[in-house]
Amino acid sequence: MAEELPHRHVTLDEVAALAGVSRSVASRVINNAPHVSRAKRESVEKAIRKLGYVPDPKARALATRQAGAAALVISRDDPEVLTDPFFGQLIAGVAGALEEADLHMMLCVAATPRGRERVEQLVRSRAVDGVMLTASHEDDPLARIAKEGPLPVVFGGRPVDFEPRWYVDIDNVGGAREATEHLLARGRTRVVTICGPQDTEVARSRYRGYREAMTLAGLTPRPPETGDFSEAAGATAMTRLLEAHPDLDGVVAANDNMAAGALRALRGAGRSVPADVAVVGFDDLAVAQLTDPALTTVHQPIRDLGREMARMLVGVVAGRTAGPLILPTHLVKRSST
Amino acid sequence: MAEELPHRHVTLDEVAALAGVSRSVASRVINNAPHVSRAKRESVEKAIRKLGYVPDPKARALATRQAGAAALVISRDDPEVLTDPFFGQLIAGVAGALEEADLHMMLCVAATPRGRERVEQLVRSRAVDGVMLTASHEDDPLARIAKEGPLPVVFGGRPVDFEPRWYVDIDNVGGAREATEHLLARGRTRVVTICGPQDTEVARSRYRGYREAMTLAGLTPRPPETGDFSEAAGATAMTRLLEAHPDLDGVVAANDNMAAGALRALRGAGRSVPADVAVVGFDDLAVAQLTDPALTTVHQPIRDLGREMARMLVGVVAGRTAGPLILPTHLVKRSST
DNA sequence: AACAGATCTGGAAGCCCTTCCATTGTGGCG
DNA sequence: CGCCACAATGGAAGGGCTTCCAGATCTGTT
Repeated sequence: MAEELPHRHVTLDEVAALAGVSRSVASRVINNAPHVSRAKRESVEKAIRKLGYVPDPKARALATRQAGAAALVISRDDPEVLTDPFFGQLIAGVAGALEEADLHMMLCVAATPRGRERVEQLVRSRAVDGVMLTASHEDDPLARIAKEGPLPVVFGGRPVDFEPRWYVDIDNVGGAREATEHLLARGRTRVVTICGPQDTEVARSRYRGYREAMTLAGLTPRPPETGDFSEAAGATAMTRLLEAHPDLDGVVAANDNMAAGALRALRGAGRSVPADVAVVGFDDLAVAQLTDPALTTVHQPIRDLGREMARMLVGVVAGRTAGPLILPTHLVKRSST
Repeated sequence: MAEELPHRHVTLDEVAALAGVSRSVASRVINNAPHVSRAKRESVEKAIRKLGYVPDPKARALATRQAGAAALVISRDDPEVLTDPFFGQLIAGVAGALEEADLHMMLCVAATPRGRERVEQLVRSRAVDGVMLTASHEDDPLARIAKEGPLPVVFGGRPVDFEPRWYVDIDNVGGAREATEHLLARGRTRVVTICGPQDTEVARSRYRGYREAMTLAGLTPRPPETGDFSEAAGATAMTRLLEAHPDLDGVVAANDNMAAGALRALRGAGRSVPADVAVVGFDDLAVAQLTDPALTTVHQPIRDLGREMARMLVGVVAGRTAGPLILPTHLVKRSST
């Protein structure tokens, strides 16, 4: 009953021969196609089991002109980027959804020129049916693929300079707005913000959310400090903000790392959190639970992001139509506010 | 000069036709094979550039019987596993080394029965040239692949119950020994340990390292407490150890998470770290720098692990011989000791 | 100038599938 | 009882590439 010859590669012809049918019939059986009599179907199935046959996806791909795989492209300049737990979760989401669709996942890290070239080759060689692309910078050379090629490309996160046909994003504006409104609801009125790099859409959107909430509440948004999303940058920015606005009583940080830096700077300046100053972060990564006090932050559904990217891609590949998708965030209240 | 028809798929035949040669010659050119005159070689190269030709890896794979890809299989029961930053780094290492060898990477998350089945299919279908497998449990169904199939399988971390032909591992014994010796060198003599689950080789090896160091110093290893590598388990284990050995002055934790939990429990018990009790962790993940006090811990070169796994696999695929490889760890001294 | 030996060259046979199409077999219905 | 529609079947033509092999071309000798 079990497979017998795991070594020699078994072909469909052998299955057909053993089952006493033609290769066409055998093929129809493994593809669950109609026009096969019950008897032959069972006979073929038996032969498949007996020989431990597994179809060769390469040959199948060649014949059907469908690769049976999708690529997840992580395009960053920094090869260390994968250390960010963000990607682990993203990958998990993508993996799950691709599994549902029975597609394989090619993971491409485009951190070097060589890597980028390889991705381009991969895509142009039709080795995958579609691409999920996380491209941060606006001038990412791989973004070109989305315009040029006929291949469906789903973006993870809206690029800063253009609106791709298909993308999934987190509601950064809404999240930041909610975070800010949370501070205001707590009675804080002198709320400042620490932004991310303004050449990323993420940072811009979060800043926009802060501004919207402030304006809506009839308050004047204060000029932001900008950091590169690192803990150190958060501390530096916080220090500067304290100089510029000694009376501040709330901080909206564009991510948890910078929020953690801000906490450190505040402690250094003798301000107590949340009594003197309330701090809210963004991302809800592990770090948010490890700070002291634990960080109130905007949770973003990263895994869902991956899942929806993959699902959207699967849909587009299948010819279904789809538009951009924005996933909701929610505020996680901890001790820093 | 640049590609012109990115849409229609260009085949080698078209290249050959444009260059005025046979397909054989064109093939030799793209494979850098001998027996092609200088003139024709250039002519073909020009045609390739003009048409923007990219060979189809599927067809090539079919003809050469080489997939041009390797699979990284992450086999865990928990779909959340990828959240662990460990895997991000591992993936980064693998990606880099595969890039060097010009192999593509298929990432398989085998967390569900369905996922496992798909991995098995993938492997048996010869869609990849080799597999890198991170299998924790001894009875992992995918470990069978390594024995049965003809496909090279490189393990990441030695499985607990058998010695695979090819694997790369961290020197867990040595690392734990060094950690323990570090405590001893600091004058601690009543050193206890918090182990990981004993059905993992990692946990066993680290415990062995502790025992070796203790014995070597003429001390009697104390009976360990066991946890599941989580922060909470670390705290629980620490509490129990404090009851059993109120006089303890040093703790070797099997990982950083449990060490963090231990710190929390110690603080709760009114012991100060490192004055009363010195604590050392293992892994050197981000959490180690965020605890208070920052954790002295054993750094493991995860990225190197990934890189060496991929390199070993590439070597084996190329027919080179290779044996197990154990990567050295080193102690990172911070404030907890 | 002729010939061995090497270097090129292109035809054709695969690699393993899917799918179109023509052929044969079957049942229902007038 | 004969005819039509439709299901079932297998042959053959791909899909895009590599590679073997036989024949063509060229090199350098004597």
